[in-house]
Amino acid sequence: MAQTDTHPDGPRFRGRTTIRDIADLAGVSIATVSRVLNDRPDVAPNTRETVLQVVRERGFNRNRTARGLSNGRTGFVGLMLPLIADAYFGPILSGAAEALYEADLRIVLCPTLHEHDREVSLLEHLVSESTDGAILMLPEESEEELLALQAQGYPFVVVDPRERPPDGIACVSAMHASGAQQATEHLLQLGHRRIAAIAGAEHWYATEERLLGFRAALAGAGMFPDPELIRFTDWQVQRGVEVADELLSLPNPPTAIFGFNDNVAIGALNAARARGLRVPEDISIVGFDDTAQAEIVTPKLTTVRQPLAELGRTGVSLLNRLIDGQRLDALRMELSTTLVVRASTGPVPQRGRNA
Amino acid sequence: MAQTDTHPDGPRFRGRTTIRDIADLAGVSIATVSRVLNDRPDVAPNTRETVLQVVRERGFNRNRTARGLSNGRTGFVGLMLPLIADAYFGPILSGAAEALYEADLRIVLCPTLHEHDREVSLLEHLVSESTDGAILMLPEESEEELLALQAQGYPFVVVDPRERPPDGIACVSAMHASGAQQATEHLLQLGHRRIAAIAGAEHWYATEERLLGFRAALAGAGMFPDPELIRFTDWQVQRGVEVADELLSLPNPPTAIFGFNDNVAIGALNAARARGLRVPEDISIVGFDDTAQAEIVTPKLTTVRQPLAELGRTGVSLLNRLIDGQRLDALRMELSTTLVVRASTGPVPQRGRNA
DNA sequence: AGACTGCCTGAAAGCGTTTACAGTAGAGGC
DNA sequence: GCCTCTACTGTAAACGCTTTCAGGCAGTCT
Repeated sequence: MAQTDTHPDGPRFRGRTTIRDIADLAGVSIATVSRVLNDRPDVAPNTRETVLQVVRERGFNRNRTARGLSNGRTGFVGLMLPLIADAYFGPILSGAAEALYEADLRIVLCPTLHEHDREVSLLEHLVSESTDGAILMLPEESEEELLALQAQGYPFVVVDPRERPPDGIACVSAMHASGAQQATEHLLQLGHRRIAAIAGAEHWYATEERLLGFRAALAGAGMFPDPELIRFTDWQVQRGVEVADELLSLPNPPTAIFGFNDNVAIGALNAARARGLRVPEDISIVGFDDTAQAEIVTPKLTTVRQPLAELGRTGVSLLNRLIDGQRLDALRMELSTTLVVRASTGPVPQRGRNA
Repeated sequence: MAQTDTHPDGPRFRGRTTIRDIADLAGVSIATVSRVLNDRPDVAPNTRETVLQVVRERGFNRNRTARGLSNGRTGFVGLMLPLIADAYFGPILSGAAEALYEADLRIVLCPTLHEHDREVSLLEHLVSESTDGAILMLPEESEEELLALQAQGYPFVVVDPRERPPDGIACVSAMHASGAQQATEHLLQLGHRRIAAIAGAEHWYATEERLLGFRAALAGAGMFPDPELIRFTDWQVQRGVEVADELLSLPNPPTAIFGFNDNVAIGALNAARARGLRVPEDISIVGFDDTAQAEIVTPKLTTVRQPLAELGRTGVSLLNRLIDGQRLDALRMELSTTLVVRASTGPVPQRGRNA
């Protein structure tokens, strides 16, 4: 009816309802409909109501693509991460995805498989293609590359930086040092004095910070760490097993091991078990991250909880602000970590353990 | 130079390079540039080369959004799944994401958190908003809802259907029955005769099919399953523990347990250990799925491997064909499963186990 | 009464592509 | 030398929305 009236070319059935159809039905111009839809203040209440009425009736939804073309924003955000199916990155991704969905942004998912080249090319894609910005998780990019990217004016946020993050780049991480300190103090309180650290990869930000916290806790108890008891790894279970094995073979082995992530802690668990040691009776083990695996292994792992999903969400909220052109005051955010005590830690064994 | 020549309004610095800039630089019309970019045959070789030259020089990339507006396709595909950070869905998502990236499609990630309402509303969003199609993993949707969606002409593929998939709907799953049969035969070969099944949720497609395979294997050995030894669960670890505990408390307990996913198998592992039973010496346990957890628990879990990533990839390739308007011959695809023997299964204990 | 002010509204110009259609130039046929 | 045909190229109209700009119309102030 109104349709054919206003459109001499007959009823318009060319695909989906458009803003023009709504305008016709409501007897206003498309500009007005657009204004209503964008919650602009300069529309008469009556008009607004009429338009909304029609919109509801027809179940109208604006075309995202057209919107994007018109207002310059694409509504898409790149999400670069090493792996999707991963106990550590999964929850971060999940948090980010949720927040992006709420912010009405869509995702361009880019798994890099830890390959620097692939990451660089993906990143170029993201920039040159139409994304409004990106979240980079544990990026391989060097400080220079990141700064160069920023110089281009492309908005991005680093979540869980690999290296100590350069000034001026928006960055979200967990309180590594504080978490490590809590974990270590927990062991100290249980009476442990010979505490080993199975650290992550050398020079990584997370490794260095956690080491800092580890040392701080020891210092607080008036102790210096035995260099022999600190070992670096690639964060993987296998290396955890190997390194733990070395540690337990020492003439004066540790009574507790602090793994800098759950992987290596689980490795240590396995190594201890392989030697017939009981956990936590003979040796205590702490992890870091609190991934789903910590709950699955036996005994359940005492570990430092990183708010992984929250890291993702926070990253998104920073990115949103960057995209909106707000210059941020706090470019660096650190989320708190908490110790989760489970079953892999206990009082130091009285004496005469059989190494 | 060429820029200011052709544009009296001064050098154009309004954002990114457009097809028009390329046209000016190459001294042709935008239509020609578009033709070159789309590999249309009706362009003179010289012209084509000139344009490509300029495109390369400027590192030009067409604006996706504008393209979408113009040609009707959005280049976006919905990915609906219960959970992102999950040992089971993670790998499927990962495979799908990879395939989508290769097909130059972008993702709209929709975690439903297993909530039917949320799923319905997300799905409406996907359809009414601009996605070209969707992959639905383990959808909550009923058969009717799915058929209705299809009747709307919206292209979608179901990956890992919850219920027996209706005819006419594109659908990818694993060979549940065959996998279950292999697992059961493995136990039979080890001499087990009292084999319990900790099944998944009743009426689920996966549960029914696996049950089929389980029974088939027993039948092959001339046995009927003892109904007492088949229990349904919600697929979660906790229920696995409880149910396994019940089974192990029976007057005549099983010597082997087949968990219909890794979760319940791990639950059984824990339940057995809690009773002081050794795995696999006192009792054998098999899982299903081969998630990352199967490698982490002690002992490592013998389990049926589902090609999870491949499920995702296959789903995408089906969807691509649907979007291209090809009517598919094989709407239903089943990917093969294989038994992975690890350390949680062994020969049946000789006699006189202490239940 | 006339000028002004604010509030609403509509027309129209983009946004960057694709593509239908129209046009041109050169080649070949007569 | 003219016509037709082919091969290529350009013009311009979408695609569906946002937003600027220019009114129109009441009401207000002098």
